[in-house]
Amino acid sequence: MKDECAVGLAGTPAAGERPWSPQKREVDVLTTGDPEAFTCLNDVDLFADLSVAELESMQLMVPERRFRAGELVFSQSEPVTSLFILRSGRVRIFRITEDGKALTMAILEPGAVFGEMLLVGQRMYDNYAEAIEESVICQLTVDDVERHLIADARIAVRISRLLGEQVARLEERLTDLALRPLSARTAKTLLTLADASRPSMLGQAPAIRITHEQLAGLLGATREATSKTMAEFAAEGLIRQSRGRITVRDRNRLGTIARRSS
Amino acid sequence: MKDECAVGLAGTPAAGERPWSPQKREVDVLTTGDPEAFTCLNDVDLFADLSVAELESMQLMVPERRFRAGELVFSQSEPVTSLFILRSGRVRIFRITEDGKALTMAILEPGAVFGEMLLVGQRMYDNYAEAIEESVICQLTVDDVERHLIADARIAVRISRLLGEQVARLEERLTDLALRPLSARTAKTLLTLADASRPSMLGQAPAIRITHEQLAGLLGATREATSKTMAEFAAEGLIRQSRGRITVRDRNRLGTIARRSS
DNA sequence: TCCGCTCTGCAACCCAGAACACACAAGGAC
DNA sequence: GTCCTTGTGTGTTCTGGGTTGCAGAGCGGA
Repeated sequence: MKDECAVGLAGTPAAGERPWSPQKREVDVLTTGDPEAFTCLNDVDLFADLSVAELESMQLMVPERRFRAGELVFSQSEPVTSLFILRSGRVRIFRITEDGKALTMAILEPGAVFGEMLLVGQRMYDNYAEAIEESVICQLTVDDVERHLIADARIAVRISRLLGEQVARLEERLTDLALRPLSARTAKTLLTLADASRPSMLGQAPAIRITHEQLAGLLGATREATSKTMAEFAAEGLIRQSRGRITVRDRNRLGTIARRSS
Repeated sequence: MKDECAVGLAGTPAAGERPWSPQKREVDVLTTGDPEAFTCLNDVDLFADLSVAELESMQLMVPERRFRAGELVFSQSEPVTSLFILRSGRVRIFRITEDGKALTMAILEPGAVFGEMLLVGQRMYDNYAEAIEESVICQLTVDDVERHLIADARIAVRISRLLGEQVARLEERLTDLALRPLSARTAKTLLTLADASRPSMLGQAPAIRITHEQLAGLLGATREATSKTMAEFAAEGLIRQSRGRITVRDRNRLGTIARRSS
């Protein structure tokens, strides 16, 4: 298993070799806008306190790299040695067990920072990161990080806040997984995803781009069980779905379901 | 209730991970011996970088309070307005659903800091904290915190580290809950608890003081299922148990079981 | 010493969700 | 159009663990 990951990292991922991973997706045709204008650091919360000048000085040192859909950004065998910033595309952070079953920790949208454990001195970190679409990712090396981030009090505060939020989310997810039925978790996750996905066009029709399989990975459930739940939701008119795309129709009722336990 | 002297004995365990309790620092050899000299702040990792003088200046402002077994330290209705330090006794951090089912987030040993979300500006935080034994707890008010902690870069780093570890632990627990059977989670938790519990006497017989019910709360399982698993472990000679007390007999085999999935 | 409470051990039944196994449909690539 | 891959719908069987209910056992307190 682990070997396969290493292979994936190096070259083209062979689909069949990754039982835990949904197959590769089509490239995001929707990526628009002027690529030159958007830089890695601008849109990142972590650096919000820095002045334009400071940002520009860092800018120079930030190399970026393109990943193809399905490619691994980092894995256990290739431990994290830099801080990543997702510039475009989407990345899935996940963990796997020895026998290949996976749980998705997060699906990141552009602007997200990952590999944050580096900031905290946690070298060993057994998460994997995989581009689920063609993605462009900037990397800050440990050096950059140590020189500009760790030292800076403004950044330190941001880091703490980031981690604090992450702790809160994880605690909530943990109790949900332990105490709530699949339907509730599904509903809640859909609502969260709906909020997270940037409005695609003119602020309307916020479709979530995700497959049942990916969703299942997030829920800690099988694809089948997830599909069944989704079919029920659709039948109730709570959502509308098409291949790889979900639209939330009734937030209120979903919210109610999300709050149910056992 | 045993009123364990919070000043642990020397020969601290190799201290790998102690998931439920933020690192209790190795006791400073210089401070041992005089129980009166022990104050809330000494033994806390978070303040490790502060000089003796600094510690003493803060010391004055730290009131402590005694909680009886079963008493709530904070709850949702009583939102957290200070940072807590457990001086003696034990505290359980947990969450509950509307219908009263609970999941334990952590069981804290002396030296642990809790209510940390305060440090990160997360006022709203729906955890509960309950003393499971008679406990003495010190409180740092928001003011203290803001004046002495947030500002101090040395502390900020410690906070980040603390939160980072917590994130790593939570992620692991989450995947275990999602992907591993009860037996594996139980085995792993027992090993962790065994490491966490300070050696009771002369470095031998490290009995874990916990009831099946409390353990079940940590595992996200029912008391019955937990009891059954424990009975099996006992029958196999992996552990030995008596009322409220568990002794690990065979770490290796437990470790193997802990690694099993599905 | 006896009482009462908390902790642990069963056992019988039930059910959500996992596993397995297909069928088919929607797009892309050609 | 025709393949062919990837995503979705559905049924069946199986089982881990939840639920319920009770009995006995250890321990602390009066």
